[in-house]
Amino acid sequence: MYQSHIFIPTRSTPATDEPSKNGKLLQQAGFVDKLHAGVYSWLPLGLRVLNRVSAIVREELNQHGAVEILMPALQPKSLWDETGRWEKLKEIMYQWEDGSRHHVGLASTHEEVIVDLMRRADLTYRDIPQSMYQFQWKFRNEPRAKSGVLRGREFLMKDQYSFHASAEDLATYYTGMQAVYLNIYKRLGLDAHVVEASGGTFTKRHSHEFQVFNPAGEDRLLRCEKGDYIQNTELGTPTVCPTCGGTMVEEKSIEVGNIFNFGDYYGTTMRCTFTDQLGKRQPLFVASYGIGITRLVGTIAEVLADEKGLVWPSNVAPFYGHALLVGKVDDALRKRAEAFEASMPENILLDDRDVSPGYKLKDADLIGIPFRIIFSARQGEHVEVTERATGTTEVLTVDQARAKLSAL
RNA sequence: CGGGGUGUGGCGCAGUUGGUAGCGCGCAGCGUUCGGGACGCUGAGGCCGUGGGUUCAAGUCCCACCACCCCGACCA
Repeated sequence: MYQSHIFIPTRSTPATDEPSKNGKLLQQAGFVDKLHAGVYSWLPLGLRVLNRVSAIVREELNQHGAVEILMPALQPKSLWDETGRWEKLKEIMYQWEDGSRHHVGLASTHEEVIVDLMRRADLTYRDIPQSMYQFQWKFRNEPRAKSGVLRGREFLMKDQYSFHASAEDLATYYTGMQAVYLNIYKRLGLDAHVVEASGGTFTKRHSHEFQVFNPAGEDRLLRCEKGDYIQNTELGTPTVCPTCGGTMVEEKSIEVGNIFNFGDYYGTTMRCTFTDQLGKRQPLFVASYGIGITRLVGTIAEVLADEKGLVWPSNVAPFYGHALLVGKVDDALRKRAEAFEASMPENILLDDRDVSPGYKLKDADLIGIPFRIIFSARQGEHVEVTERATGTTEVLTVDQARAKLSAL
């Protein structure tokens, strides 16, 4: 990809009204554009990252037997009335009456829709368990959107719902999902911890959050100084670790996932049942699993960025290599750089713009592609390859540089 | 939703007792330059957030509204 052909509106200075690191850098580097509070356009680079994060999540879920679907964001009031959530969520749910006098809302979550779907499927014990997920834009009228893309009013979420014949079967799958989630975070370069949490409106104690310690977070966790014990402050504030007696310290963290075990709540409340081996109707056991994809991108930006700009791990980076034509460029040099780009056009961004070297170098730092490859008269037939994260530089042949990127 | 702050070219900002709307960056053209956001010359670009009011005269004073930001509350 040629940089002159892709829309990357970088700025020399960050927005002054954006205090969060992720929001500041994602905007300054041209990954996102803020339209209004908590609502962003995802520009070419940002969308690439978003898609790569989604791909990793998708891959992990598919391996755990989940299947992708897509449900509507626009939903009727009647469904939500069954659980009383239309009223309960009216503060944060966008709700209105349309031109035909129908009451509709934009979904912030999809339990009601999928439970309705499953109950109308007339399931038998042979049909379950089932686990389905979607990637979808959620809407929440946050009273105060903040922290860049970490808390938006419109955000991309992977939400997933599993249906089981028994509490035991659900528990097994639910536990498995915890491992899947931890694996996802690991692949994204994030050090996440499972924490027991209050379940919000519907479940008490049957919810787990996945937390990444970071000063930009809005949650506060208590962490044992000595061991791994972590507890959410929502559940009270012990000063001593219950497992080892060590001192508990409060730290901020970002919630990067939340899973809920609803037991038979939906099965009974919405009469979502299946027929068992004896021909009897039994309530289904339901759990849901959420990961905010846009929040994940923000978290990665927040955690890994340095004072020069963004730093992307190679498995979510928008490109593997950022090739820069630097200095006085003659035809032969340009041809070499273009051939390099042509060999891996999807993974190499070639800065072919007619701007000064310093301008290109600053932009490259800001954008944070894992490897920077400089084509310059100074290196002759060779290229200078610098790793963004470490600053480590080596002079390689073009073939060696290509091999390095191919290995990512 | 309470408290506080800010709205002026694309971005960042200045604008004094009310009296012709400015600066830096960026942008366009030409030339020079070419390894850490280069330089010169020329040039384009502004319902001063919106609506009312006071005044001979409003970016400036008054009222209302809107938007954005911060603190708090809230947070399937």
